[in-house]
Amino acid sequence: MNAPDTRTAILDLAEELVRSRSFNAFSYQDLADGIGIRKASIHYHFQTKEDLGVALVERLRRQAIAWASVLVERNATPLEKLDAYLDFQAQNCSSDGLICPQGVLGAEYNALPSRVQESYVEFLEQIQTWLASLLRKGQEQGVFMDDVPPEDQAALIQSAIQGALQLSRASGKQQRFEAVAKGLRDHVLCPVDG
Amino acid sequence: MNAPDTRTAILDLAEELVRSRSFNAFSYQDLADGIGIRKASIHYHFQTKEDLGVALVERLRRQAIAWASVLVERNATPLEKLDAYLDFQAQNCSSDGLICPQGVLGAEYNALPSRVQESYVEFLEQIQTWLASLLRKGQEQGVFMDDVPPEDQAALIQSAIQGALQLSRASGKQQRFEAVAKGLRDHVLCPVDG
DNA sequence: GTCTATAGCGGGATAGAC
DNA sequence: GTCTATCCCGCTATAGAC
Repeated sequence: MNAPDTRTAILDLAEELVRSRSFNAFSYQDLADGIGIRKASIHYHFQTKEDLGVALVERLRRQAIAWASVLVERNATPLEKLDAYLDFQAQNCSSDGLICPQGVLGAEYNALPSRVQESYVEFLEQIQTWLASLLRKGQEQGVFMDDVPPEDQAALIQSAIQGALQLSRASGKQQRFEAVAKGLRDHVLCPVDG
Repeated sequence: MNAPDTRTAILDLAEELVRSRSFNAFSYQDLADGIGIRKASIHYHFQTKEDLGVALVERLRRQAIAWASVLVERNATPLEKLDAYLDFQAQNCSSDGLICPQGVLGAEYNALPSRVQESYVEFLEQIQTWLASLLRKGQEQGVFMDDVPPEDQAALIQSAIQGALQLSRASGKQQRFEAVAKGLRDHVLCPVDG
């Protein structure tokens, strides 16, 4: 949408198609039709589909880092960071039928080109590390429950969010996502106040 | 394997391929090669791939009902049922690279044939209903936390389990699944004993 | 119920003109 | 950087012999 250049337009549409249908269920023809150019022109920017997949996941990683750095500049608290994360994922859950790319790629992991697999695993670890880090800080500050290691809390949150997006989309009940997000938040919060 | 008839052998292998690669990333040729017959013979049993997908999901639904009825015959308590469910999903998390079919089909939902989508949604609702029912009973018996509606607990458990399988497989860290399963169990259990 | 053979299409990818 | 044209392959699906 209104991308500054063709390469960006391709990545934008590819991301949308991954989140809608999965990596293996869209084609260069779909990209060409959506952008209004020919298949061969897509190959000029991304010689193979594996190249496109790697570029897509690497862009997701950079975007995630940029997104997180905004929170740092705002001196966001651990709870504010967690809420920002939950809100961000909730936006996926509107009516557009898109879910988070992590979940899609994880589900078809064995069918991904090998270099896409590698980028994807690093992306997952980046999210896991970021979540565990903010959860640890929240535990130290006494606002999060510390009966469980922050790494385990992070794994639960990451898993539940991506699973909930999948369930909500298919069932058509987005309140199911909201219930999960609220449950996760209450689960880590110390039971002093809301 | 060692299926009694060809039709069952096809369904068994199709299920394995879905759980490994996704529905859209395996072909009739894969089935034919794995079973040792020709593509055209697969079409004799399942005229279209959509038919195969529907038969597969419907079989999953029947198997789930049969599995649950065994627990009823054993007079299993709500906690025993929950543990059986977590154990069953944990078996997926061994080293064979397979995850639960619910998660795979949910991730590629928009790319599924329409009748497969319909069967899949009913499968999801069946699991959700079963989980919510056992959680409600556990709440009534005072063994599960009742600060949250059982439907919301069920959505959290179902989401987290299928997300955790996806994360664990890709990251190669199956302890991440175990941490999630343990976290879910502790989350619903009343904090009296383990 | 399984086979051979083939139709018909769409996939990823490349060559070369503009 | 985008185009036309094309290659080759694998896919789903069907026809008809055995």
